[in-house]
Amino acid sequence: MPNLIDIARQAGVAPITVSRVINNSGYVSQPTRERVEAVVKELGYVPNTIARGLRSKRTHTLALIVTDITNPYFTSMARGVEDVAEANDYTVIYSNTDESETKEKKYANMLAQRRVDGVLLVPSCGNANTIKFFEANHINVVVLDRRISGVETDIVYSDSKNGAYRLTKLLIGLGHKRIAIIAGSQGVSTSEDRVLGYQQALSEAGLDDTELVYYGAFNEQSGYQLANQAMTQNPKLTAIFGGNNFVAVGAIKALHNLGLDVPGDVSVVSFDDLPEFMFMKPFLTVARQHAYEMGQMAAELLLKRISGELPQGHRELILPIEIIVRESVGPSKAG
Amino acid sequence: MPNLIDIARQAGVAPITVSRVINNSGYVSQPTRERVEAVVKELGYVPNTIARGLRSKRTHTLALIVTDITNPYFTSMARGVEDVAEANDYTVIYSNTDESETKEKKYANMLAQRRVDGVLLVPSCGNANTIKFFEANHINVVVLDRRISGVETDIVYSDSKNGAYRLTKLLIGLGHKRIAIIAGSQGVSTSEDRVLGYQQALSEAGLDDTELVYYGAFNEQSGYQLANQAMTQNPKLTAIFGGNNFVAVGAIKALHNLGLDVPGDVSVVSFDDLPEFMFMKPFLTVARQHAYEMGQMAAELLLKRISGELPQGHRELILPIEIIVRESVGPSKAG
DNA sequence: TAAAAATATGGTAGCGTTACCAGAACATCG
DNA sequence: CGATGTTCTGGTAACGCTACCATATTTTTA
Repeated sequence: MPNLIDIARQAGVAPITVSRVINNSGYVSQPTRERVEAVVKELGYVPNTIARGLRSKRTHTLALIVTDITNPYFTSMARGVEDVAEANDYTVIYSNTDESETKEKKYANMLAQRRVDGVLLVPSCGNANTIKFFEANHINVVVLDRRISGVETDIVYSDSKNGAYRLTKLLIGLGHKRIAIIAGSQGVSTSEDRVLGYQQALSEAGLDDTELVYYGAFNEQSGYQLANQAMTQNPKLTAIFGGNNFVAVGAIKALHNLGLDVPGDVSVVSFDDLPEFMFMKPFLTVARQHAYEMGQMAAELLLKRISGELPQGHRELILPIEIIVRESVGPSKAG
Repeated sequence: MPNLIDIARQAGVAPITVSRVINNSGYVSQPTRERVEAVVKELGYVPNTIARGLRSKRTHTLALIVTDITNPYFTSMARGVEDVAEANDYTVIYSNTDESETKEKKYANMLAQRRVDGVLLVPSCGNANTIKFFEANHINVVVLDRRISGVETDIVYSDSKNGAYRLTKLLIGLGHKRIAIIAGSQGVSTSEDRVLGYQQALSEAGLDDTELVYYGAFNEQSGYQLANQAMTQNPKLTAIFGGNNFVAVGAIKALHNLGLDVPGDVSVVSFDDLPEFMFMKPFLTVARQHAYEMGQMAAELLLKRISGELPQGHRELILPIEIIVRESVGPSKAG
């Protein structure tokens, strides 16, 4: 892999001149520029961002820390980030904290080591340690999705309280009087804001005494468990407010499991949409590929390749396919 | 931000000794190690990966190039990659090509500039240019999901042909005789393999003459259009084989639009599962946050912050919530 | 026509780290 | 006891690039 100096030598100019050409900075005459560009092409020169970053103290890299990229909500957010970054010649590093403060800390440290130019953070917890850490290292942070106490930062989030208020009002307007909310974990602003909005709506309708708040976590399992608990403790419930999409899904599963119809017996509302394509009546019969394992295996293979512990030849791993039969297939009517 | 030399000076040792301590390499006596570690902690030293990478020629960075991280299939794959990478102290950069060769080329170049240690590539097209480019720059590549012709590489993929064969057989076993396959684009191995498996099953059942192959793209729109086309051209169709999850979703929507029931009138099978939580009978009523725009705005804000074109104070952007009413809410039975 | 400004090019050093080599202190062994 | 190995520490240079400063040439301006 040739470097800038090779190009300079070949083109008969000083290294700095090559630098000017590839960066489009400073003054370079047309003939010189063309000569340099020709050599760049001829030798297949690829500028070294590492060296550039070391000298210029700019890595042109952003980091996005979310709790779980698997949630379509965050996937969508990630695309938004990436499209902007790409358009500005920035690269994005994604990190998943799985709502764990330990993981968040670990990633924060790693990102600081990489000297990322900035971090987009969906905090995994209520405290400001991570943000303070970045600030101490002069790394810009924009907080996303959730408010945080104890620091002032750039922040972008939705008006959860108002949304929850309106969702709850909608239920009340339909005649529901016993409404439970299954929120995420306590201490997370989105969770608490949604509860606040819910409470405000109930209060305005004079339903303060029927308040039913369940704190848990923003995942399906929590939605399932707490919906079960809610229905057991309050058989007269007619509506459930899921704290986010996964919670609602879990709740609905619990309701179905209890033999209850949605919305026949219990209405359900939720925060965070699921992509449109996810809403389909039939359960598809599919051939399932093991995507996760495929990723794992490929990464392991690659790492071994990098470390040189693999022999010359090439590996070809073929994974089995799993067929899952669901309701989308039945006997042919055409016989 | 202190550097290694600051630590060395403060601890009264040579820089290389500090390096040994933080990398756990070579010989360092216990007392020296402790002294250095104390100073590291005291000054809040964060090693500089950039400098390390320049000198050691290892960036500890992998790249994953997929066509669209928005597809749950790739999201899942990405988690697989990341979990392995993280466990090995590697960082992952994700890139979306949107099935565009141009974008793939652009990303490839960018990743080479960053001197990533290796690339996991889901090829956007059939040719081997990108792979050859990486190889020319001595960057390890593992191809994922799709085969490619013209080069030898490490590769991990599923047995699409066999999967398609079995899916098709399953339909045939249920009495279906007129089965259409809506594949992805021609020239992509997964697309063609699935057609091959489909054809083999038909052939073995003596149904060669009823072969109905539609090539398109691996997205919902294509599934929708081609399902329409297929039903129009062959009203007697009793089953559709979707080339991937999105195609199947599009097809089902087309069928519903034509007033056809799944599986009552037409059975549908598909490659690539959708996450379990996506299959739910009721359509949720939700409060929708604008995740994409939130990501965009946050990234723009961050970039401005980095470039210093923003005044001192902090920005707080609050996005509106959109309420989407669907069938999961109805009047309360409890009245 | 002289002075100022714009254009074009280069030299030197340094970003923060580790590779490579060297040497000293100490332990082990025949 | 000298030889050999192990443990510990350091000096020097280099990775590939750009910041900073300097200089030379050409063009513009008063």
